[in-house]
Amino acid sequence: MKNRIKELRAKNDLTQDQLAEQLEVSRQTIISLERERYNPSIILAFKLAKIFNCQIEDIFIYEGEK
Amino acid sequence: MKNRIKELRAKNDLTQDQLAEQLEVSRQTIISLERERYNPSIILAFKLAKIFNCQIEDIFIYEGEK
DNA sequence: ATTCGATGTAAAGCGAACTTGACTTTTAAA
DNA sequence: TTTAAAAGTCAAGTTCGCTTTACATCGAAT
Repeated sequence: MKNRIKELRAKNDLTQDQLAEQLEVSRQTIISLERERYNPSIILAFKLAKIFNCQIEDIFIYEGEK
Repeated sequence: MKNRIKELRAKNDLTQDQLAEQLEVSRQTIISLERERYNPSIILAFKLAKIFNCQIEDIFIYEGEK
């Protein structure tokens, strides 16, 4: 699953640390998500959408890859 | 996290078994989701949205509950 | 009253999501 | 050219999404 987290985080002028804090997750989680090492829980996806003020579908691109 | 899976499944005339098969998950997973015993992975959420032909946000209602 | 499809419960197990901590590399500014 | 913030790696541990199996309940036919 591809995502635009790094791009959106930059657009919102946030460091990984700041985003992690807002999401109440560890910085490792942000790093791993940006590197697409794993897929987030739906709760994290909702939190991200809220922070970036958009839809989950605007952040994550599902291509039926599994 | 609340969801409308049971409702949407009924509207689409599907049994838990049939939905599980389409999603490639076990029937237990459907039961547990409908009973809101846990939250799905983002991948399952995308698959559900595809089957029900709607947005993830139309199926799952996030109220910041965590 | 019996049967059967659909729904439900319980419990053990596995792998993925996420944490924590310690350390390294990159980048940019002083 | 040192320094420091930001980004990254590695590894071990915990929690939770999901599976599997086996059994129970309910409703609606027959």
